[in-house]
Amino acid sequence: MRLRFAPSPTGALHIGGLRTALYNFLLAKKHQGVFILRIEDTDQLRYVPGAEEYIIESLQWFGLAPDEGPGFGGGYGPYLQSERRDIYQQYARQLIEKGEAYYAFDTPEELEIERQQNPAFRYDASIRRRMKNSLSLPAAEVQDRIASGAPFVIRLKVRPNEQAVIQDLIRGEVTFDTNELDDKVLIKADGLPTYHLANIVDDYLMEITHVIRGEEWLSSTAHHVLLYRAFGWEDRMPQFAHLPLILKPAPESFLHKENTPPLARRLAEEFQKKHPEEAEGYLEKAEQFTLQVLQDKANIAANLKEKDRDDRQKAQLKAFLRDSLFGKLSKRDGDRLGFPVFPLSWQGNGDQDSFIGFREYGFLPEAAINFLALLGWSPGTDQEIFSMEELAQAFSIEKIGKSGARFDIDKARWFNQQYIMKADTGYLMDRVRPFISAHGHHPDDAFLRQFVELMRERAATLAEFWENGYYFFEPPGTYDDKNARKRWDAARSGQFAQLLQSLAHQEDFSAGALKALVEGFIQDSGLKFGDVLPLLRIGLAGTMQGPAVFEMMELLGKAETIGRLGKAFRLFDEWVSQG
RNA sequence: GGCCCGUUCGUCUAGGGGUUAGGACGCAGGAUUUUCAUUCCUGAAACACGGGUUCGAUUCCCGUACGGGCUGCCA
Repeated sequence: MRLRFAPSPTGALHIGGLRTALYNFLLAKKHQGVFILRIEDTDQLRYVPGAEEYIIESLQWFGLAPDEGPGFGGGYGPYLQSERRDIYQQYARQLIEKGEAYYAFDTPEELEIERQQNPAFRYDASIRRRMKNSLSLPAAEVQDRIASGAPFVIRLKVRPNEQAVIQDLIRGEVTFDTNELDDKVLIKADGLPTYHLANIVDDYLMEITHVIRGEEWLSSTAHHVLLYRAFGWEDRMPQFAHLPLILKPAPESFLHKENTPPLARRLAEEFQKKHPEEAEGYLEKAEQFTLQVLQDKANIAANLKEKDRDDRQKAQLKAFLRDSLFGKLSKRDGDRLGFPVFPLSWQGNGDQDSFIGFREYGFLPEAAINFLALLGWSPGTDQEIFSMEELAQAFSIEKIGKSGARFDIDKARWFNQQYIMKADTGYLMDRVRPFISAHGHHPDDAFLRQFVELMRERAATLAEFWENGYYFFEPPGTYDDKNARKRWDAARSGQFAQLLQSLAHQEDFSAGALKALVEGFIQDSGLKFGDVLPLLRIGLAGTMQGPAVFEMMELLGKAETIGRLGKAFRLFDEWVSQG
């Protein structure tokens, strides 16, 4: 069994692509097969430097290292399509000789005009005789054109009145009528192949047995079947499995009172950027309308649907909003909604093309994999937590769902929290450390270990170790003054000064000893636990939330504890005296 | 517009001709906890609609609606 993941290096690999890679990987592992990475870089215009490295780094971070691929060895290379140019040329000529393909000289401009005149324009058997190609032109002219170096493409000659049948492992039998299919370009004017040719030739040459890819390929699979037929390779055709797409989250799931206005603003700005001519001086109105639509959560789709014949701007805006709010998950979504849709952060040209990744957001790779695996696939049991090995064991194509799955960041965070709670402490320390050092703190192992133990049940992401526990490294920046004021007065001030005294005399600063000490204080002073602990907590951490107070004191140490409490009590005194 | 695919709680899903339609996230309530979190318990919450087929349909078939994909010398 040989499976491949074949991304094209046109930018950061997004989470849908990563899931495709995962499913290919899992099936390969389950059957002791081979997982291949092939880079489909046949579009020179869309090629993005660094994207290939990004893809490889992403796969490695997630533990999906290929068995064969660029830089990974393998006997079926090269694995970069740009280095296989001559191979595709050779196979394209073979098709021409067999009468299954032909040269075409129509320029992109000419085709554009055709499409404008007739939106349903299709380069197929019914019209190819009136176009400029080796089927319609005299042989001598065709020779001349090619000899003179005139640009040309090679097109597949699709025969009318046939059927292209796909036996899809997920969708069952899907049939296409060749009368609906156009004569796809196989070789572009620049001499490089299109996806369709390169894909078929490579899958054949690399002896791929199963093609697991996104549903966006289902339609073109008809052409791929035709290509296998044209080459006479039908018996070697791989099995296809077309995955449902990952969709944007449901709007009502991420729309809250606080984030709706900024989102409306953002969308309006994006609209303006995208349609400068339409949106000229329209920003305010666009924002207003967008906000209005977003606030009526239940009817967003309906409100965007009505047609506005006489209001062109509004119609455009609606179309834009529809695209932005529904459909498949896209690059921009992460930015708009504040969660990652890429494995790793990506630095493109400027903010517009830079995105935060799962890794930098603070996900553990195992958690992200687990989440992704279950987005569109189900083991058929109630088990939710799976190691990679368990996934490979349990995985099967039959259990992949048929409908698109919406991305759910809350569920992803829950998985991450589960993994953080059960992770090996040393492993977790290594993963947390960068998130602490990013803020200029470099704790020793003993300190970090205790910190991680105290915070691991209180952090859903690695970043939250810092966000929710920064006060272990530096004094609190703000204090929950509302709660402090409620519990502080002149009498309390005196009592706590005494407590500070005994703390200063305390030798043993372990949590247990501190607990005993404070309990003694509570007894002597006649106060209750609830009168004392919250104040200590706020004094130490600034907030009412966090690990047990005595554990906190132990980790902070005597000097820091006393220093912070002294400072906080003076602050409380000020507040109370000011009223 | 044309072609293709899909539709079970808000979300991810299990199930499948006769079930109290199961689980998970999230949400609400409760217990434990000095707080928060964890853990545990409880609750609200779904078979898109209309026709068939059938003794019986959420499950099979057909339509409609809705959603999605494709419709490039992009992948």
